[in-house]
Amino acid sequence: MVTLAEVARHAGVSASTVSYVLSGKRTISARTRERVERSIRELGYHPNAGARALASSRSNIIALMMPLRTDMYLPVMMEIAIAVATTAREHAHDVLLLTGQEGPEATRRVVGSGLADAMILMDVELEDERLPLVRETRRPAVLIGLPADTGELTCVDLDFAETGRQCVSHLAGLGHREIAMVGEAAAVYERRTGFAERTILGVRERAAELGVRVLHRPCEGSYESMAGTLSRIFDERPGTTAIIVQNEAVIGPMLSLLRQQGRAVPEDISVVAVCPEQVATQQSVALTSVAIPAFEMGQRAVELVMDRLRPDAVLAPAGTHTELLPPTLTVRASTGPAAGVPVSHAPANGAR
Amino acid sequence: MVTLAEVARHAGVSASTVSYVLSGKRTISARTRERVERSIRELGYHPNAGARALASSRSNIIALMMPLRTDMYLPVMMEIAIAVATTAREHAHDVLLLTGQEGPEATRRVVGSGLADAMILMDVELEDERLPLVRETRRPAVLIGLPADTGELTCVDLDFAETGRQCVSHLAGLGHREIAMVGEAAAVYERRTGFAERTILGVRERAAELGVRVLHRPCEGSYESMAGTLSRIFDERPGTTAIIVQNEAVIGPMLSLLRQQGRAVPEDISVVAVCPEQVATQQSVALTSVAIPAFEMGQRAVELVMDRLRPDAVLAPAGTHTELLPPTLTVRASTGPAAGVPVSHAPANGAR
DNA sequence: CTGAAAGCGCTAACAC
DNA sequence: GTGTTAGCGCTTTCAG
Repeated sequence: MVTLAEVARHAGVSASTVSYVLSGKRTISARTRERVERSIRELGYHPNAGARALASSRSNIIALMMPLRTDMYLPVMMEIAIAVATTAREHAHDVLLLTGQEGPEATRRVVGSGLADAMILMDVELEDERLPLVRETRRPAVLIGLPADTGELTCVDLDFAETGRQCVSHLAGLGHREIAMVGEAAAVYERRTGFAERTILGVRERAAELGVRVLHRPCEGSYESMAGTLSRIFDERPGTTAIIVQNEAVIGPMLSLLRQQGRAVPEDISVVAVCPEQVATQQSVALTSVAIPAFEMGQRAVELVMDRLRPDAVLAPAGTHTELLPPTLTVRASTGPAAGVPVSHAPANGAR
Repeated sequence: MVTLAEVARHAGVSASTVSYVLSGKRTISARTRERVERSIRELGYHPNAGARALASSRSNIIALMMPLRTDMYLPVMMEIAIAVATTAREHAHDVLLLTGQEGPEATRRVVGSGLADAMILMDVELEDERLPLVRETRRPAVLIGLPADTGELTCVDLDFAETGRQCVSHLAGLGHREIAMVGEAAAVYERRTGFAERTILGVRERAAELGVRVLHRPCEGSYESMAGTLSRIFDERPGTTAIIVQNEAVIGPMLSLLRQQGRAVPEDISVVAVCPEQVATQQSVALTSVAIPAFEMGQRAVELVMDRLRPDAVLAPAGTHTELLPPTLTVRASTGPAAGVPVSHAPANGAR
């Protein structure tokens, strides 16, 4: 194994010079720098990570903790993980992947051992058991998702309340007055993973403002439960002309079922989805949707972490910082004027 | 930060004793051990990862490299990653997540710096550019997937050829004589990611043996392309009575389209899928399928790595070792006797 | 069964 | 602009 000392000897300089060439923390003459860089290349030198971590007390690793709740939509998790790893590398850091099975103590182990300089927590619950440990850590930490109490925490998430509002506004603008919302599995609400609740709150708020009726029904991930949910919706509210769906697993089944029932999208029923772009565009009808900006979420989380990791960063407790990414509703082929409402002159009040 | 020296002082023993209590590499009297363990607990001691790595030249980290080709099915990747992380922790190791963007050099960086003790490579192509580096490394490495030349490599994968054979055997046993195979996107075949080719080879082999005709068509991930593929299949081979599908993204659309066309599953057309269990069971018709054992693949990969990481392991080059997991075909509701074949007395050999 | 002490390879003062 | 050197915290001989 090639060491820094060997490089130094080969280049005819001292160890510290090699170190400084590597870190750029002091000015080096062009001549020396070149000699050193040449030696590094010729010898195939790679700085030893352990030694570096020990001497600098920085591992250049950030931990990404993702519990594996079975009802989470994996592709989104995956995309966030990829974004985190990619962005971290741009900042010369690596990513350590922690799963939930160790429990909250993984936090302590990884940070306590200096294995990671900071951490990013995914799939945060409203009352997350990891939060006490995060609050007492002096290491930078960023949550992806919003807990009930964000005090003293740094959080990144999509603005789901605004997402809900935009969905309703869009539909109301098309004349819809009776809307159903197909939500995540009941377990997601019970666990109180904030995002699902925040969406429905936003939906209800805007609906109240615009005089729209809303029926909210959670739905499991299977074809059958979608069938059941759908028939209950039309039983209870035969006048339903639009559906907002926030549950990736059942989007395909829903469209398939609507077609079977002879309900045309968007002529008879409009559909707005809250889901990744890819899911929205790959259906039989391209869906009007609000995208889940998974990549941006992971990216921002890393950037926030890196800010607090800068050498000159304040060491004070982080303070409270919440960053809600603005949702964007993209109109595609699945939404249109409410049945019975003339295409033009669609009255905004829809009153009869 | 609490150090081993502080623990030693607190417990009234020497540093080496504390170290040995931790590692169990020498026998310690019960009394001393307890005192040390107590001190560790009271002081909240966590061994410093960097120091440990430096002194022992073992980081206890294994790198997991997953290129992010856009056409891969993310949930399977994710499940493998989770399996790797989980299994690694059971062996007191952590997992470093590497994405493809750095190119093959990431291998060199991570292993050369001693950041990782070993690596697991996912999504291996037939002529993978990472292989030369893997072969020259002295660190243990395991591939998930099979390259064209497995010489001197350790590989784990599902036995896709046998998977293909089992699908055909099952259908032939039900009397089907005209089978279509809907495969992955053309790009997957062009990249020559072995698994897709191996499946169709197995399909063709068994089909030849049993006198079954096979039509193979790749298919992109969208609803439209599935529609196109399906109509081409029935145009070219109107007598098709069964479909094997190996493309998670279009399974839902396929079932939906068949229903629209008035083809009942399994009465008019039988469907066998190669996909994760969850996908097979959540469709409108529970699918007869061969599961992708993602978790097992990740798990075996870690175990193989750990074998070669044992202190007493031979340091010789690994040699060639390929482990193909046996496929299991589970019969569900989507396959039945070929149309025109009597339900009972369906001859197992299918001969007429 | 336990201690003492020599590094592991690098960083970052401190000198000049 | 460069060199010298004292650790960083742990593992592991070597002694007893």
